[in-house]
Amino acid sequence: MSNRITIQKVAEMADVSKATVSRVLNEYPHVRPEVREKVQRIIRETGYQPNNIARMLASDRSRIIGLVISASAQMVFNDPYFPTLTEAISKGAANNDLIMALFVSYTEWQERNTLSGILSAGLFDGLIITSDHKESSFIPHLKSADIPFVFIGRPSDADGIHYVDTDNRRGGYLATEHLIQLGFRRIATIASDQNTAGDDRVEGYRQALRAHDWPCDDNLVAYGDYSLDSGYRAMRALLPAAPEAVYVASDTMALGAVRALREAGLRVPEDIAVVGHDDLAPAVQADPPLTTIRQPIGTTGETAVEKLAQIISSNGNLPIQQVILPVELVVRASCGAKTDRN
Amino acid sequence: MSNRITIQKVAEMADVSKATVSRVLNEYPHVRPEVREKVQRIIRETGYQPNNIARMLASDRSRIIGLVISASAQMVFNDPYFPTLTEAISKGAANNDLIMALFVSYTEWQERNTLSGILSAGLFDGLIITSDHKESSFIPHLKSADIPFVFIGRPSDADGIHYVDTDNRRGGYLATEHLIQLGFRRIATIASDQNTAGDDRVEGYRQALRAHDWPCDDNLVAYGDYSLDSGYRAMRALLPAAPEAVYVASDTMALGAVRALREAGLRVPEDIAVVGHDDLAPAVQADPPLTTIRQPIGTTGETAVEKLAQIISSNGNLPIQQVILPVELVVRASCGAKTDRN
DNA sequence: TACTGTAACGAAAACGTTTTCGTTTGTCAA
DNA sequence: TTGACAAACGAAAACGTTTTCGTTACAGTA
Repeated sequence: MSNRITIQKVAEMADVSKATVSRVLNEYPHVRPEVREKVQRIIRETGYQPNNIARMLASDRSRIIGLVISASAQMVFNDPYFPTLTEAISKGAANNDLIMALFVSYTEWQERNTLSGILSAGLFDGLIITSDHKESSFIPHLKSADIPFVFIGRPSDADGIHYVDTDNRRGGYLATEHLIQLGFRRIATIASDQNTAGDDRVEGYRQALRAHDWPCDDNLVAYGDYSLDSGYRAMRALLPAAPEAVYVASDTMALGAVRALREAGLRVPEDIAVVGHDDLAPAVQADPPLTTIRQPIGTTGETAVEKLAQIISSNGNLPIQQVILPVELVVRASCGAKTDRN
Repeated sequence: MSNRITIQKVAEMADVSKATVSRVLNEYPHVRPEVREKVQRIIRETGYQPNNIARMLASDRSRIIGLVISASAQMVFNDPYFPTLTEAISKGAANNDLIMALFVSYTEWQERNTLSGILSAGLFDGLIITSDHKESSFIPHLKSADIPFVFIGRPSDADGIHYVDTDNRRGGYLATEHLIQLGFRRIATIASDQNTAGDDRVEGYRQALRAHDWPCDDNLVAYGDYSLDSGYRAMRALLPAAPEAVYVASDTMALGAVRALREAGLRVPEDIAVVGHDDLAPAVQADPPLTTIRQPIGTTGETAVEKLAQIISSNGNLPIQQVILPVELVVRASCGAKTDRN
């Protein structure tokens, strides 16, 4: 490492000062074209690479962002949602010339520790926070740390907070309305009250029912935690209510629900229709392929990175960014839309 | 940022020099207990947090490692393998007090660019490299960059390279031998020649056949690229050869194979037995649940981090570490072991 | 007593940039 | 010709640590 070439040597070789080399490096003005080219030539010839850490120290910018994922599930990455999102954010970071560091935590205690570690490190230019639960008690913590951050998914108290979310309420509405249009009456839902996404989806479900002046039967609402097992259990709990159709607030839970139905001797969609939410790979590959609400996970991640990049470069005086991305209904076999039922 | 407290201020307040504060911070000896405690008290009271970047510059250590994932698939994270691995490495990094930065690339061109970007950044203490293809033309590149790195999965030319792998050959052997013991004769395989893992697995398959003095019928070998679709296509290509059983070198491909079989009107395991490889979540959730070879992905990731940490702290004079982790056969329904066939 | 060795510090260098603040040079208008 | 102004640089400060090196004080030994 010691024989690594520094800006000082480049400066000497080019017969200029370090400041000038720095100006060339950062494409600043006030450098004569000839000098600029000469410096660039020396840089090329010597293969000089600026020391990033020294740069960070001097400029007080690291170009590193942190992605904080916290979920209650044992294995966060079992559900393809977070991996897909992570991949998109990684891609977005690369596009914005940022480096992405990943932090995964499982318990609330761990989450708190991770976060305070990140904050005290003082290493990151900004954070992207994804949480599968509403409890975001560390938001004041974040704010006082004076570090730019954007949430993915609306936190329960979103006042003055940058976030990128998808239109979950409309998703729930579209799914339910679609089932209504197919002629089903007893429409159940498997929801989740873990995060605002879950709240919004079930709210959309209720909204659709209300639009038709139908009552919301509490016996037709069950809750899960986004895991396959919880979907399975919730569906079993719903069976006594004899629903004709069910809107499940996540594909993974929907797969669990389908299994429960099959075990109960019910065919999908002949005996009961199922609509999921997310449109992840397993939804397409499922048997039957899942009718579902597609949310643009990739766009969500990329948008979050771009917003964060803007916030960072604007030195924090950017108006609060709250983006809600559209969702769409994807009709496949599990709702029976293409069977004789309609 | 400007009113942030520095080591200088702490030193003044404690009536010592910066050097002494640094010694306390890093738990070095040669500091009197009273002085040590006084400094620690001031640190507590002021809430002083050392500036990490300044630390990195002075100590030439960043405690940041890079995880480089490159795969040919469009969406690397569609297959749960990489997410699971990523999660484990992230956890391992946290345990070793390291920060993990994630880089995902899809094309070979992108991979090359990403890597040279990483190397020239000079920011990372070490790298963990995962590649789903054999072509590791950048190994010399890595070596000349003089940065510690460990591969996950044995590269095709592994001489003098640290890596952590699972016992793929034994996996192929165990799966095939199990099918043989169940009484099957025409045993096919869906392999992959994309990486050494694929080579090893099919080699294990051949080894099992040879152990029984059976010939290796080329008509019973098809190749895929680890994607579900490729498994589907490979299975269709195998159908004319009328296999009684098939060992598929990845669970994801196995799910594709099962679909192809079902479409052809064949029942699993009654008409044809299937054994997969990986033991990822979808294998358990599949219908029928997949008999498969379990490879310890979590341990793989954690071991890789630990090895890397050792290499870093040993300043590179650690003997070459080449770890091969054991695999095991997990018997479920898809091989028919629990049916009337045995 | 004189010498040796080590614990316990402080001063200053080192890490490699960016940024600030001069100074010089040249151009243009008054 | 003079003054104002900007372009084009260089010198040095600044960023906040770690590390090296030197000095002092004191214990132990001959």
